Amino acid sequence: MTDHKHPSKVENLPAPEAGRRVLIKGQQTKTVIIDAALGLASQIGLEGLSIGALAEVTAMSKSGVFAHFGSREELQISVIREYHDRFEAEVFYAAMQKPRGLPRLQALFDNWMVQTSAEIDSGCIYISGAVEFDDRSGPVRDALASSVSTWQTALRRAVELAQDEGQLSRVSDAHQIAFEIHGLILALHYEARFMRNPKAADRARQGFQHILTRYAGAGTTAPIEPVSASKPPKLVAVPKARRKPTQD
Amino acid sequence: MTDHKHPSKVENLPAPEAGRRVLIKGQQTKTVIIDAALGLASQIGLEGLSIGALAEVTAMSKSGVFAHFGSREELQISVIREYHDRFEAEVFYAAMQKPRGLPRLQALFDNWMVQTSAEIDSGCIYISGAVEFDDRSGPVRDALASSVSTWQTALRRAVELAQDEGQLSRVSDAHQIAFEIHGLILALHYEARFMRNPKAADRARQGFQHILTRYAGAGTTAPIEPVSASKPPKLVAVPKARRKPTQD
DNA sequence: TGCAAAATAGAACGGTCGTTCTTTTTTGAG
DNA sequence: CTCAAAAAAGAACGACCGTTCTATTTTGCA
Repeated sequence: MTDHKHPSKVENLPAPEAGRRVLIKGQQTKTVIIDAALGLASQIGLEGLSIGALAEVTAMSKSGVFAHFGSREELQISVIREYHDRFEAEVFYAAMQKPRGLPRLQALFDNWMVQTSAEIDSGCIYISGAVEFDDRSGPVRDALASSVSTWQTALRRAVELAQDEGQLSRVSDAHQIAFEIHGLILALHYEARFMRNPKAADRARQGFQHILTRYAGAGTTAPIEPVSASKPPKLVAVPKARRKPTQD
Repeated sequence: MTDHKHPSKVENLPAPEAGRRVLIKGQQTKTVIIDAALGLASQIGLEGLSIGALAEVTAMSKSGVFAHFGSREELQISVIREYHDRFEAEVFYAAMQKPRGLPRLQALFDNWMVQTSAEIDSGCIYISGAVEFDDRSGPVRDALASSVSTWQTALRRAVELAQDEGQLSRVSDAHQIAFEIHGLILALHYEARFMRNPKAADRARQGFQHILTRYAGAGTTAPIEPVSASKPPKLVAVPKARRKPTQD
């Protein structure tokens, strides 16, 4: 997780020479605006997000809001970055404390469900955004696809770790398993939000259990496997290492 | 399938007394407009559909287009109805000639894949529309939800028939199985259209086979039958019959 | 407190939107 | 061909959009 380098978007802060103009007022306001924008975008989508509506919600002038971003696209990208950070914290990092393998994968799925649609309103902009930008191009689509790709890689990695532990078989590769899990989340979002089916969450959970059952241990070797030492480090890679821990 | 009665929308035609003003010019034009509108909406969504753009595509004036519908909402609903009819013909009816049970279910899935995203552009408005209208209300959302609900019922019925035949077990109810199948289609749409993953179709097909395998005949009879995978769908002529058969 | 820089407000722009109203063109049965 | 009805065009509306430009206010170090 945690790809795509956004330097906190504090554009060229005037060098940390002592405390000169640190934490300026504008940054706080910008945070407030982005918060409100994310709330709006979660309901009506990134495309439905308008500067006028945002100004009204934050009790500011249109130009006052606008000045913080310079363009609508930059505003949308800021929202995507904010969502990325929250998703990372609440879905990914929150699950990292579970032991690798099935417990962690289960935690990822549970957190994902909550983040995506289990809550009353506010959908997932990884889902709504995909529909809105699927035949467009440009920086907004790129930012969105990049965040989604990062998350998918993290999910797939969690599946691979479960395979390494012998808790998931290798009859299907991790890509395939992640694809099927993703489908459950999408169906949950569809059924819960659009069809207003109150049983959607249960169906998704049950579907996840079915996947675990089908791919249960019977992988390549014995389902048990001495978990102790061994286990090659796998190609975790990403020496990118901008602080932030990689998944094992 | 084939719920929601739309009386062909030939509003109160002046009674079939002899041939008086039959098949008026306006109806042909309206058909052309709806065709173009469906094409547009498949790319940019029902909400992105604008009368101005539609007028340009059809080489008409805005007011000329508008007059056929009376409101943008009515235009959107007309598009949904048209999509419903095509979906019914190309996905549902086309699969009805297969014998009930797994062959028919497989045909439904194959046709669904094609209709939904296997083609180059043009996504599925049952998917994009769900995202666009999931927290709205009104006649457009209702029309969309009604069509989707009709299709989901048909799909579930096909699953039940396969259970009746003993080709699918009853360890899960048909709702659950249909939910998981729906997830595969949604993941296909997401991966193929947004992530531009060329392997998406294969992943969806494989996921479907996994579902069939997991629920294989354990219910009542033998789990035989290898089930041919991924045949190009047949696109049969489809008797547009005004009489609409129910699924067996 | 002074004062430049930063932050915000205000007004206006060109553009597109859905819709209404009026006028012109086209249709098609008599 | 006639002529009323149907269909289509044209122009204009108010509203909202993103954006630009110019004031005005607020901030925060000296």
